[in-house]
Amino acid sequence: MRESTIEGPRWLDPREQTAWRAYLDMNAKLSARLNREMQDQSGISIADFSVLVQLSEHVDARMRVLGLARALGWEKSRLSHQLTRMQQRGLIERSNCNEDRRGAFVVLTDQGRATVEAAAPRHVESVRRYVFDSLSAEQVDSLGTISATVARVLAAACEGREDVDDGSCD
Amino acid sequence: MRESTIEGPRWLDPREQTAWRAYLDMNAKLSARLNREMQDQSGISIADFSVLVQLSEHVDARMRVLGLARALGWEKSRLSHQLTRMQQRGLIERSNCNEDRRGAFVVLTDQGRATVEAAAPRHVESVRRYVFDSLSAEQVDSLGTISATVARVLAAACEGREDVDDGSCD
DNA sequence: CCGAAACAGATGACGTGTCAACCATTGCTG
DNA sequence: CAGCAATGGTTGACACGTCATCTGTTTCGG
Repeated sequence: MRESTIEGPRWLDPREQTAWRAYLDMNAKLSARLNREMQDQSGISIADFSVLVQLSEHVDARMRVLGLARALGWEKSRLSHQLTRMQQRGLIERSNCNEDRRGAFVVLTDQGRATVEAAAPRHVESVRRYVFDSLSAEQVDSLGTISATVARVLAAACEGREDVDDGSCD
Repeated sequence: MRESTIEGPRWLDPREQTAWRAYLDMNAKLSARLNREMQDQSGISIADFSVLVQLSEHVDARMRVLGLARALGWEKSRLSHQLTRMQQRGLIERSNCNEDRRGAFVVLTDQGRATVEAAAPRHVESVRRYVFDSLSAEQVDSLGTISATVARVLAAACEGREDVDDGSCD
């Protein structure tokens, strides 16, 4: 995102400009690349993978929809659509909940488990290759600190609007 | 994206884990937030904004489609779809090119210019508020360096496959 | 000059993300 | 316990991204 030559109040200074552009650029390239490799190597998207990982970490590979949404930091509607697609591809199943009949469980299928177990090590390799292999230990820590700082600011920006049900304010 | 407890070769160490998760978290929150604010305040998406900024920076607010795609680092198909939607909303127009009759120009409309000029300062404010206001000068530089490093690795990873026409390998 | 390859760009299909509206069930309050 | 708000979850409409494919144009080797 070039910021144009239009003048506004409190424009970004040159170092900020540089950093911001580099960040946007890296981000676009990195997410595109990781998604493509996941698709090519394992036949699933990063979104699929995230859901499968959450489920596989749970006893019985069984979670309530809302718990899953919160764990992922996703909006419930987004998750619902995602689950529909994953169910069609045989990665998960839905089963209804007797304690609260509004609710539903999401269950990992055998195929889902096999898929995520095959995908995980390859994905780690990709992340390592594209990100961590070229960063120093200090840079890794720095990235973590910066990310956590910005994430905290964003979380704080959501205080005051408690009517949200999506994951943008956790 | 939790990386699960599945064992793979060369797993991420704890600091890398922490950094990676923080990065993913920040990223999800930040892009969601910036998109939402752009939409609420100016009625356009970040994608619209990026296109409008590129055009507004050019003499005559007039660019060839492929030049625009390269400037944005986008796949030409993605841009074509985007332009169709933007044309329907009156932000840009297409005009055909006499020098090369395969080609097409993209032209910024008056409405498009007004929109981007109103959106830009607000967007900068958002970026400043959520990102740069809470980072030290060293952190800003660090973010820039890290991003540039990773972006370079990703660009290098595309050498060797010259058959690409998208922006993932510029 | 002819024909094939390369190029500019558009299109259709499909997966993904967001918003708003919509059930059904639950639980609280009168 | 009647009624109504809150909760859990789904659905539909639409914007966005990617891939494969298509059309029309240019270019270049023979």
